[in-house]
Amino acid sequence: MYKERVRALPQNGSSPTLEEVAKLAGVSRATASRVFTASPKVSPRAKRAVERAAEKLRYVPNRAARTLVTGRTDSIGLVIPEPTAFLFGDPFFPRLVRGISEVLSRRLVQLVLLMPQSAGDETRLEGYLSAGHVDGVLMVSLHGNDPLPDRLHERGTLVVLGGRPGASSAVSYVDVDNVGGARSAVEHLIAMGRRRIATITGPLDMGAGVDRLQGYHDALVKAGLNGDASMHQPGDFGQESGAAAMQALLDRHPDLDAVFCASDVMAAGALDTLRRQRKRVPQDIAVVGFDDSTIATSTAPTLSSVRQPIEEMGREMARLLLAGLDSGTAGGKRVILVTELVVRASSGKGVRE
Amino acid sequence: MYKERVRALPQNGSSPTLEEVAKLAGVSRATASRVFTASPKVSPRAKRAVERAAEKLRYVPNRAARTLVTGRTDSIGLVIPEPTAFLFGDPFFPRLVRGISEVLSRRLVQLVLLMPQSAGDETRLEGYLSAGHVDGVLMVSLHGNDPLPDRLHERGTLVVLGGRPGASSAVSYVDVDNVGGARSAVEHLIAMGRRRIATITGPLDMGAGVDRLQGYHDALVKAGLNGDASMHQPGDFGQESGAAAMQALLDRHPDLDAVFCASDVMAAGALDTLRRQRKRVPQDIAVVGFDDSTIATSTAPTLSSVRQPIEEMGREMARLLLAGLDSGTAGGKRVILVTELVVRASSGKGVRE
DNA sequence: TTGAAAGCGGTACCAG
DNA sequence: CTGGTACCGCTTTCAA
Repeated sequence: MYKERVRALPQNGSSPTLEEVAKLAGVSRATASRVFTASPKVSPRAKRAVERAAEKLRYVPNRAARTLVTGRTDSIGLVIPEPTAFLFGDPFFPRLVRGISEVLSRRLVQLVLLMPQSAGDETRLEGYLSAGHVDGVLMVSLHGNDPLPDRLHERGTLVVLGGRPGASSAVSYVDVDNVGGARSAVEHLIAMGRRRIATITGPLDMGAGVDRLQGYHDALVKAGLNGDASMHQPGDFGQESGAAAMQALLDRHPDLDAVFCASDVMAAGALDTLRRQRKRVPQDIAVVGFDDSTIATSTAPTLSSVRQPIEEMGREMARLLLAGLDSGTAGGKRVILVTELVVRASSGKGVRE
Repeated sequence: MYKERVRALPQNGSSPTLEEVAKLAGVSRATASRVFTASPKVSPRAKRAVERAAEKLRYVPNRAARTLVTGRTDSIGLVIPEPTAFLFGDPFFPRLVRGISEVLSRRLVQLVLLMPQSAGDETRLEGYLSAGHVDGVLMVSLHGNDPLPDRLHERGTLVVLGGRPGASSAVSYVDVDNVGGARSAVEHLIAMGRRRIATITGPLDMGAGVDRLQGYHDALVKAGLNGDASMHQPGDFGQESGAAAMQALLDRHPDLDAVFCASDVMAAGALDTLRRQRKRVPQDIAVVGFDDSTIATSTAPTLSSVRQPIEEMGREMARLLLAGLDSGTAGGKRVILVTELVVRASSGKGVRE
């Protein structure tokens, strides 16, 4: 840590305190405080005096002191435990952040993004979060059974997850209907006459990965089609993993006529592989993605995809957290948002063979 | 803000205090405190007792209280005032964050990312930062003469910038040699026999944008070539802006034989346009980018580019900030990192015409 | 409407 | 090595 004994934040002669503002304004500290907490009972005269004094001194209330007594920080943390290269590459996150920001900005709550990059980081982060640095925590992109949300919850920190947690958990979450979305995608492929349908799944240590596979499977079973394990190939939601998975599937099943990808980015990777293999899309193989992200309209051919309301997910997460903060209730709420299939060229009625 | 009077962070019966830990351990609060501040003078026996009690109570020191007295938060903020879609799309940021994280992790300092999305956000952020929520601030992607860094600096907050500030400023910064990098790129094009060399600049309200244009210009002047304003077209570092700028340049100068782009992503956009226009690269037009980001090796043809040490920039920013914190000195330091031209196919010795 | 004063939960100085 | 204690800066009763 920094050198010991560096008392006072400002490097120069410490920042002004409420006491000093009060003195300059000729009122008591209590009255001055009331001005900054927007308390109703202050005379206009006193109010003006305090405001003038504060401006003159460039006074900013010390958050630590305020937090110590109110128990609030007016900021909330968004935790995304992904490597930076992933975090910044995936079109999912900016949309989520936008939704969250919208809601928080209105409430004047500061959003801080936290990106643990290692187990050590995550341990330290747990301390940071449970020590009262933030009023609540939003968390997305959970892998496996990351214990962090439950541990924070037990400690009394309010947590809202984006995406269902792996195991049963008392933590609130917002999710999209991944099973239903995947099912509708595959039902669409079946309706288009496809019969040998493979899937490139997301990471199977994530709810979204498992659930989309489940939806795929449900649709096949309902139609009496084969969807055994050789028809699944996991990816990590990234483009390269999609390309590799497509290749693996083709190696095992050269006669595939459709593939459902658990993300648009992976679908784009799959299209790359198909192009290299001289497979026509959709004539030879139909492709459907998931996310309906911007990339879906810039691929060739354009990509059919399951639209999920990511901004709304962010908004709902923020709302849930704020509501919890307001009411002082702990959690256990869950919200599931609907998805919608958007059909484009990649699954179109192509001439078969 | 949240409902009034919601004292105590944990929704349940408030978290344990140092006092309670001390009592359970049978020592004084002072001794218990010494255990957590790693003070040398504690008997092993007392230490053990305190640790046991803390574990039993799941004690976590209250940061607000600690900050109030030490004046430190052990966290630093990284401010990136860009729209989320940009922030998460540009390959520059993950590399920067990785560099910063590396250094901070070792020091057990928490990095928090702050992304003001509007003028209102930025105002609130200024309050957040100057109220002592963080020990120092890193800031990149400054546009125009954003007053935030200087205002924070004046208030006594330690600030380190990535990229030189627009106007003269007392704030410390780390930058790469943008002028030199751009110059070497254009000198390379000249050496390859190109004579009608245009440039797609970055935003001209940013140091990197201005400096790379300067370097381009320097090289042309030195070679006695024309680089008037009709040969410049500004972009925003994004791919689409690169494509549009390329088109604009071709409209004005159909006989261009080279273009220097202030970012690889814009260069990729330019390549798209050139492909559509049936221009061969590098035979008809040579292209050089800037960043040497991952995209440079995945374009067709692969992209010559100016490599800048982004991770190192992040590391250096973090080091500068920590050094300032340690020494209690304010700033005024500047570090310039070297760049290096990487030649690939897009500027290769193509047959001309 | 205002002021005095009691903490909030720690840290660190000073005696012992 | 340990305990007592004076703050850190602010919010919020309680009385006036």
